[in-house]
Amino acid sequence: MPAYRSHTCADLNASHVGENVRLSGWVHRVRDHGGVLFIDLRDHYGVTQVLADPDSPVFSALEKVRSEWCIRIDGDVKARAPELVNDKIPTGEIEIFIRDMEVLGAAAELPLQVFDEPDFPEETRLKYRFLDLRRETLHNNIMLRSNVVSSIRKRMEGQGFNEFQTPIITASSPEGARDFLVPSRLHPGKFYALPQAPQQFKQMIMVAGFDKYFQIAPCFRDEDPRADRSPTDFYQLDMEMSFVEQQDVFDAIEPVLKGVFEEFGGGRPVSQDWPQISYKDAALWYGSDKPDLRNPIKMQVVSEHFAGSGFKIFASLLENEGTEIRAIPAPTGGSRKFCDRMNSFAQKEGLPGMGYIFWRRRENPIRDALEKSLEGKLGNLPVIAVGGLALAALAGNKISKDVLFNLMEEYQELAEGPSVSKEETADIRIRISKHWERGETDQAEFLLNAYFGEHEAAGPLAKNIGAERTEAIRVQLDLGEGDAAFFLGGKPSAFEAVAGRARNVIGEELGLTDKDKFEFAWIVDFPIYEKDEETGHIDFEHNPFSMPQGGMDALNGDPLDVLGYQYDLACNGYELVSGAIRNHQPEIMYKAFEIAGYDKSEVEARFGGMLNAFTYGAPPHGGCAAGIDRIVMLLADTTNIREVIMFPMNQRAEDLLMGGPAEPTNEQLRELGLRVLPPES
RNA sequence: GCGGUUGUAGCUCAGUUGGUUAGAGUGCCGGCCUGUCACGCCGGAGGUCGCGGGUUCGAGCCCCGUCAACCGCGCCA
Repeated sequence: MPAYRSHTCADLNASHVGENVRLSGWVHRVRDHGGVLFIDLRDHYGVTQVLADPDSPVFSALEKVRSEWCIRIDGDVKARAPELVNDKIPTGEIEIFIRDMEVLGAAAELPLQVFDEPDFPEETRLKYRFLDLRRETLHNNIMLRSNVVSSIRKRMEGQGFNEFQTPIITASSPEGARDFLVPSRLHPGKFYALPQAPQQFKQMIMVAGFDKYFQIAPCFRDEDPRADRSPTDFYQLDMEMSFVEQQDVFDAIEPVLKGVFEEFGGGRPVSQDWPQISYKDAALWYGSDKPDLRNPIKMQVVSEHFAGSGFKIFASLLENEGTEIRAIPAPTGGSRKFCDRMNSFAQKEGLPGMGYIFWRRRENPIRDALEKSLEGKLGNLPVIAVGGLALAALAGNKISKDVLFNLMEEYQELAEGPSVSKEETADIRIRISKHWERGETDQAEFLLNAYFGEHEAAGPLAKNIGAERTEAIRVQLDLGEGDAAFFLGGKPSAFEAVAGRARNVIGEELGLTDKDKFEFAWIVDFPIYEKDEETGHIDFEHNPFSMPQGGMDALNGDPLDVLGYQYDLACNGYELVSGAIRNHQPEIMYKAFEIAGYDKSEVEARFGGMLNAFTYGAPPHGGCAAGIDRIVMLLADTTNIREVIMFPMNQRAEDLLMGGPAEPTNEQLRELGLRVLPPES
């Protein structure tokens, strides 16, 4: 008999009945009935019910056993009577009658309950991570992660990629984030840095002719955390290929990710055609460069409907250069309560507010009158809106124009709280009549719909801009009764991000976002440069390694117009992949840096190693990096990255388990030639 | 650095308009129980209501400050 176990806690079934077995594991749950005592014994593989009664020599010892003790038991496999079979667990057909027991590790009173996984504060969970990891959900998440990484490796290798390790202790590679610095003992006053990504190494691997590289690579960035962003360190599937264009990189990584999401996504559908959306369009349509395409809402420019309108805030906004009014359509959002809630959301996000219009059914006696007078005479004509109905009636000579206009007038008197005066109504009738006589049926129908149609626009904004503008907006946004639209104005850069977040909240709250699927999209054509609004300084928007579209020629024009062969992959609102075709030509690089205000010597100091490599026959190359943690997070259906990291930091980048960061000893500081300044007060 | 939310028993939470001794479930400890699998029943221990100050005859509740956690903004190609 082996020292600890002959089987795992998932192995045994009816075929083992009568065998003498040895199991080791943790006490998941004790049910002590006095005369008979049950223990659910758990290990990595599963749970087996073991039991004893006073006939067992170790019965009294077993009565002292508590949850999460680690024990070894010997016993006989017994079949359960049919009515006692537990079909919730694979070993439910059998149980073990305990003959011997050894306590391998007793447990103190638990700060964190394993059984049934009640909620615990994250601080407790991180401090007792080893207990948290015993719990089924987290244990499964970590196994999922292991399996995902293994699958990625197989898929990459299957495509002819080779995994190479790159240094962890290296030189600072200023790519945007703050570096973690490591003081050098051998070179006092000098520092290594932890890589923010293996970026320059992988590019030099390409120069070295290895052609297809990948690595499950740790990356280190000293930035503030988020729910979906681990502080300090995280893992990427880093890959790079030589002699490729952008589409070749997509073609290489798409099947890997598709395969992984299909393999581990629990049957949730994975979108098969990944659209390529320009950065510009993504910003306009979704207010984000990592849009959640499960959300059907697509924003639109509606400036023309507000220019010169009675809504003075927007009308005067539009007189300034570079301003726009954009609409967020919100199907089914047509209630004042919802609209007001979204408005206050925008205010919380730092905007003055968000105008809205919602559409309700117009209390519209003309419709009833028409329907009555045309009863049985319309035949198969499609009846959509009152305007359409009226026109259909006119076209079919079912009623005369005069009858229709009389009805319209009558409607105006009957309608409660008319939005237009009697004089205006008369005016509108004349306009409709003229359009009609000129054969401009579209315009006639539009006016009929705007003033007499079944959709009535409501909300403060609607009153200000009038029925024709609101109807034009409704038609453009393809909205109807019970729907709403929100409006944001100004310079897009000032409100785009909030609009994107509003889009998320609207999709979420209205139940428009289908949570049970994965929607991917490539975001392409990122601008190389951005302008700091305050200083006017031009800097790299993304990273400085991308090849500008149009090469050197493009860099001689307006920098803000230069797009890069640079791309992200968005999935369900997360940035999953980021990459580029690299700039492998030193002279273009110097020029690119010059535009951002870096002179040649500075570029050489910072990127000298890689630039030097580029002067010795650099192949065109490109690649990308996919966030492992985020991929697993999506697959595990959680929004917290710490749920898929074995030993994560807390939100202040502290390791509660190991007690990091910690003060160094004086000896360590002396050896490194460092002195710690007192904190500024 | 800034904002939001939260903070009551080991844990999850309730606590009315400011009013007697702050409760429940769960966990823990003790007792009973031979078929449970969320076992059941009885009993017990366990509280600086995050901390400090203020208002009040009286504060878990109101006010000010502060700390912590989480979420977000900035930041993160």
